[in-house]
Amino acid sequence: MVDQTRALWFSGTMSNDLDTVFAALADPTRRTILAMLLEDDMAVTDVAEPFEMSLAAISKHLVILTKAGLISQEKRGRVKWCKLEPDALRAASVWMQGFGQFEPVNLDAFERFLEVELPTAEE
Amino acid sequence: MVDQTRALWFSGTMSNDLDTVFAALADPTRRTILAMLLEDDMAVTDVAEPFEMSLAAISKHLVILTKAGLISQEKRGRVKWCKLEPDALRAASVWMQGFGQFEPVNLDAFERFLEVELPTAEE
DNA sequence: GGTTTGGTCAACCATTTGGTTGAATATGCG
DNA sequence: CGCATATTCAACCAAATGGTTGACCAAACC
Repeated sequence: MVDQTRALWFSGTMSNDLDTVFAALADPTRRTILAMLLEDDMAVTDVAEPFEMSLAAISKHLVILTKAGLISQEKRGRVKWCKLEPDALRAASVWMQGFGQFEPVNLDAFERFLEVELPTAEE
Repeated sequence: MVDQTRALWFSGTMSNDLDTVFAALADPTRRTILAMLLEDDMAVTDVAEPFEMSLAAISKHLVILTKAGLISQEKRGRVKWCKLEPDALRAASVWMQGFGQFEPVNLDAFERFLEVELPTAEE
């Protein structure tokens, strides 16, 4: 008999967070937003600009990202700034690492990889 | 102005895979199943046993996990065996690592990632 | 004060998701 | 053969998701 208790605990404990984090990450628009915020904090309007959908739609996406803890929003004046909160990915990352022996990745190489491959991605 | 091109490329390229993988991981039942398979391969019926839902429901979950590449299913006789495929987590894991400088650096994992060349949707 | 700008809210809509049940299809067993 | 076992299929359902539009509110500008 397999030790399912451990398995169930494993997936059960941090379920709430993982649900919302993974669900947030499952949408390409939201992943793109996160990637944009990697560069710098942005106002909601500026986040919305490159997308071909309404501001309201983006606003909803930002709510979802906020609830998942993946970004934070701070209102200064009438503009609301969005800031990446990469720590929110940690639990999910750890959970995933439980499955593979693939260790963390070389960030510098990854950056270089992005720079090099970039130009082909024009649309 | 921020270099959004790169950000958009970043989130755009492996979108198809990441969509299905993250969506698959967003459900606690499916995460539990993956954790169970960490222990050993299992028949569909045995996977379903600890859950309080129909076999058909579990069968659907297994289809979703299979389409995400997170498990494989092989039919031997009349029983279909489910096997964890942790490699499918790699792209998602790498994507996430792009955000947090969580951990020290390991070049090997990244090299392997590059060599694998992302699956070109077999359908 | 009146008008633009930044952003959300509310109502609505189509599609997807996660579940059910009952019938159907294999495969194995005596 | 006839029956039990393993699994999927099909139809259905409720709820969640991702988008729209138009009204709304708050801050900034002249």
